[in-house]
Amino acid sequence: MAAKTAITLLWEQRTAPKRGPKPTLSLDAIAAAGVEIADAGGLAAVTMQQVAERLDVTKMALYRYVPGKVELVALMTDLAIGEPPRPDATTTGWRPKLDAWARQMFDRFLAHPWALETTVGHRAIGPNELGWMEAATAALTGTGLAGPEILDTAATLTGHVRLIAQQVAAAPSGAPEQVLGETVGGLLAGREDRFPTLTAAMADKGGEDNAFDFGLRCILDGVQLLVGRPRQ
Amino acid sequence: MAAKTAITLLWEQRTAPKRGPKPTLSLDAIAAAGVEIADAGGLAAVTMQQVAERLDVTKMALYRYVPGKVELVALMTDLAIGEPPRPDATTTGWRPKLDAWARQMFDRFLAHPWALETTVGHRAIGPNELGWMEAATAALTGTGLAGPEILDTAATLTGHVRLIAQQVAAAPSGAPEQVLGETVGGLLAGREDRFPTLTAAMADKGGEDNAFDFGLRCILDGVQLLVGRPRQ
DNA sequence: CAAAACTGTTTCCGTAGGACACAGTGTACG
DNA sequence: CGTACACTGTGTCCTACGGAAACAGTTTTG
Repeated sequence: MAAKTAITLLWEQRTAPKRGPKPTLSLDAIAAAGVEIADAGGLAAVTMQQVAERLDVTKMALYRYVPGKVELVALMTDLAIGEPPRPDATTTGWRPKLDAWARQMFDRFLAHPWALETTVGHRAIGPNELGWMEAATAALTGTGLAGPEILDTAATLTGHVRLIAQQVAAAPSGAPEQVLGETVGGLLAGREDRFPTLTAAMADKGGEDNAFDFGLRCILDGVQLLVGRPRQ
Repeated sequence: MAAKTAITLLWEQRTAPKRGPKPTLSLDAIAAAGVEIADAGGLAAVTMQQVAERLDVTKMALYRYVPGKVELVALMTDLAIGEPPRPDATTTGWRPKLDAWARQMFDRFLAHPWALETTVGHRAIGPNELGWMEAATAALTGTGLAGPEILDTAATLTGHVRLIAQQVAAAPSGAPEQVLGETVGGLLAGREDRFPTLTAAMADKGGEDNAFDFGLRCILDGVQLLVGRPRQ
């Protein structure tokens, strides 16, 4: 084996070997098993042993298909992120498209919270992940925004989606805002003089409190100012 | 030892023991050693063994001060995040204040990139981290925004700061936009028909390309619409 | 001076990722 | 048709990690 890299595994056509015994496993089956384990028990539960047991194989058998765990996680990630949403012909306009895009990405991350941990830092980007970027870019193409501005918009939206998804995933029961209130509220008790405005803000029940919608609207409002801007 | 929790270690006054030999270590020294190791070699390099070696102590000696590794990481995190920036009297207005706040948080995360990994999910929040929240809240108090809106604004800004910091940290050399271009550009080569708008956007050199400034301005613009909004 | 409290150390264990050599299996070629 | 080769899954071994438990030395308190 020529020590296939993660990029190769993610992007290259998978060719069945010509000689030797029939493989009992496949890259997709291995990745799917890993996804199931991660969905059920978190990323920490994904060990070579666990994945192998689920496939009724020895741990070392997996190394015939995957060079190491990082490559396995890369395959799992691209599988879990899934194909980007089909461009919905009914929704027109960049803003509804981006809004739907962000919400669908949010749903994907909620379905596979562990993917939030695996999609950070230096990593191999798979076809599906790149497809999501393409979808966001397509929504903004033709609005008059420059290329870098389009990419930066997608990045900003991603940051917001990820942050809220992380908060929701950390508190599976109940709204994230409520859980935050309990945690921080407990810490603030008896220390109101040290954190006065924070105490006041948390006590104020006025206004809407949907962190996801709020941030999404803020960002899209900011982008709208650029879209409506006169060409220079 | 009554199995002190991370919250206790972070918030409670540290009282020196009355009997027994003088401790050769302290919580601060241990946390500082961990921070140095993490700064140099990343979070993965922080093992009990490494921390102990740096302090010329056995690994198990650390467990006299810290119940486990998660608590150590919590202490390291609050130490690395550091005290929030002193409210600068010269900068007035919520927008310059928030702008400076975001940039200073960005710098902190760049100085300790591993803190990006430790400040996610269920965790014990320390005094410094809460102080940063207080600072952001203070900047927005009096603008007419409701409490939840203030908190959501801070959250949205945090998301943006974190995302860009992650990208920069992943590419220590060179601008993040450039590194992203090389990585994605390599993947796009030969697949332009599959990712048409993404290819076009990456080829476009027009406009500014500073992802941090761009997103920050978008978010603050969106907030400004709320600040200028008539009270209801 | 002895008991108690506290320190740092030694030893041990379970689990993780992974290297390596081995034996079985199926195809291609002489 | 048989043998060499490529490929598979397996058993064994190693290192490193977090942590439990019991131990020995040190300082204060009665």
